[in-house]
Amino acid sequence: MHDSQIPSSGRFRFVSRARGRSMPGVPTTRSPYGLQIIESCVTCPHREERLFCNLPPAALQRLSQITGSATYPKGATLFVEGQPSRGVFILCSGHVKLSTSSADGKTLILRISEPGDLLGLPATISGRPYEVTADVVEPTQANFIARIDFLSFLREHGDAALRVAEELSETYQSAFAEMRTIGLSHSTGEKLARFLLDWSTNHKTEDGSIKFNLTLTHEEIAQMIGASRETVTRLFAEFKKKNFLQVKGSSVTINDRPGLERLLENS
Amino acid sequence: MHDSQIPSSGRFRFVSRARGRSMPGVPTTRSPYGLQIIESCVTCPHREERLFCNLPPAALQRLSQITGSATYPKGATLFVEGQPSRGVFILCSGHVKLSTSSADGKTLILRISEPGDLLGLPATISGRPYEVTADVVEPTQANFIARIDFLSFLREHGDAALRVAEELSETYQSAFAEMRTIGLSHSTGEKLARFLLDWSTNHKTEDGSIKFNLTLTHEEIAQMIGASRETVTRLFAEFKKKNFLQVKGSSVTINDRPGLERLLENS
DNA sequence: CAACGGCTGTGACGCAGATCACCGATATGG
DNA sequence: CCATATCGGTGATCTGCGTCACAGCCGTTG
Repeated sequence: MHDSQIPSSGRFRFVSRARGRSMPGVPTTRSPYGLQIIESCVTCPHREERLFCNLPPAALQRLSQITGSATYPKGATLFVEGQPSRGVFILCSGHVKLSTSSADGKTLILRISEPGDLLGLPATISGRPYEVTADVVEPTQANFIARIDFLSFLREHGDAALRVAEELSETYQSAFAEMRTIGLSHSTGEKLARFLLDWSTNHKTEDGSIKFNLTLTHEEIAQMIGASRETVTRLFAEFKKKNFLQVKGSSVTINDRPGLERLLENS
Repeated sequence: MHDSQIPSSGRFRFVSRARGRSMPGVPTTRSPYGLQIIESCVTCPHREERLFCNLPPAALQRLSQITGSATYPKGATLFVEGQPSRGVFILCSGHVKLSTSSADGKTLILRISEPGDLLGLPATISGRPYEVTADVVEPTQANFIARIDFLSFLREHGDAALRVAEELSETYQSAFAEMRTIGLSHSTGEKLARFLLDWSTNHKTEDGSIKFNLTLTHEEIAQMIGASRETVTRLFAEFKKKNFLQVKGSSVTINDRPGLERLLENS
């Protein structure tokens, strides 16, 4: 199991970095691993908006000098738990699964990263190995900044360092939230309810009705809440029977949010 | 339960801040709550060493201007989960228990903080409420920096911001480690073994033999690994019977480390 | 000293949920 | 279009451990 983790250390090495100079004729090339190396992530709306907004132009230019960009196919691995940290990835599009697993193959999923997230930040800052494995679950475009470059950039630009600290705080707090649902729940039903409620608030839809896409398999949900695949299936059946929710394909509609919330309170 | 959490928001407010001026005749005063306000934490070896070493003198002076110091008796509460973040505490001496608990009173202990640790850092940086409750478990001396002061200090001194980012990374990784032991273990025995092994490496003793102090009650250990008090008691009995370890008062000696490690590997 | 409260130690019980085993439904692709 | 893989769904079984209940053991306090 977990053959997908095999791609180790240097597999997705960046062949070229955008060093400021543009290569207009060659927007993308394809690596032997089906990995696209593209020149720059100019269309990515997240880098400036979320992470390093309001930086002086000189800083932004320096940032673009040290930033590489690439696209990854579904199933690719950005980095593996335990591997020395090479640098940070900034998600531009797509989704990436962050997980950790024990010697015997049991897996715990921490988070499904979304565009705008920084991956591998704690490891890059502290210099310790990556603490999670980052698997691409749908075609993804991401920027990469090597550790040395990133650290020297932060040393030069203190305001960016503060932004990084904020980002780390949020990473911590989101991990902490998952820890709470896993550690403080009495029953697995409670954990699933917590998971669904969290997920629904993070992924609001347009019209206010609580309906969202859940592109995770039951197995993956189980790995997020620390349960077995079968009980997740059974609990979904139970929740449907109690009219807490409806499922159509990957779309989940919550009919009775108070009902789910009641599962958290009592007992 | 948890009456000790009652001291809310302003209870341990700092009456006076060390504003640079020294008050030689009045080293300590006593607040109505049995809380000692002392002039400065000059004897604290941790602030400069661990956190803000190598800062320029101007920065250090500014830091001492915004830093207040106080001692807390056993049972005091530095801050409570959910309360708006007022600032960070820097532990100088003593131990502080960081915990979170659910509506029905179940408690999960995240960490026993040690001298040198920063408490409330993620909340202070991100501006969200404290995510844990900090209870003093033995008489403690701590510095305090109010949120506004701390943030403006970090904005002025980028190198300090980077140090804060490193600190946050380690906080994250230590929380992550606990999450792994709770989430990836098959049995409670495995969790306790993991806990003891972690604890023993973090609290090495002088002579290399694996012997350390464990000033936690069985109940607290249970709350650290997500188990019930009784099973912790039973597991300790089992471990003693199998000669994995010895217990004398609060001192634990591990005789058979490989034996404990074997509990992690198989199944 | 007696009385009390917090901690450890143990027996008995029951059940939530992990595990195993299997089956149908739905994609994927050669 | 059939082969194969992945996913969802369900029953039967069995056990780890949470829960309850109670009993000795301190250290503290009046």
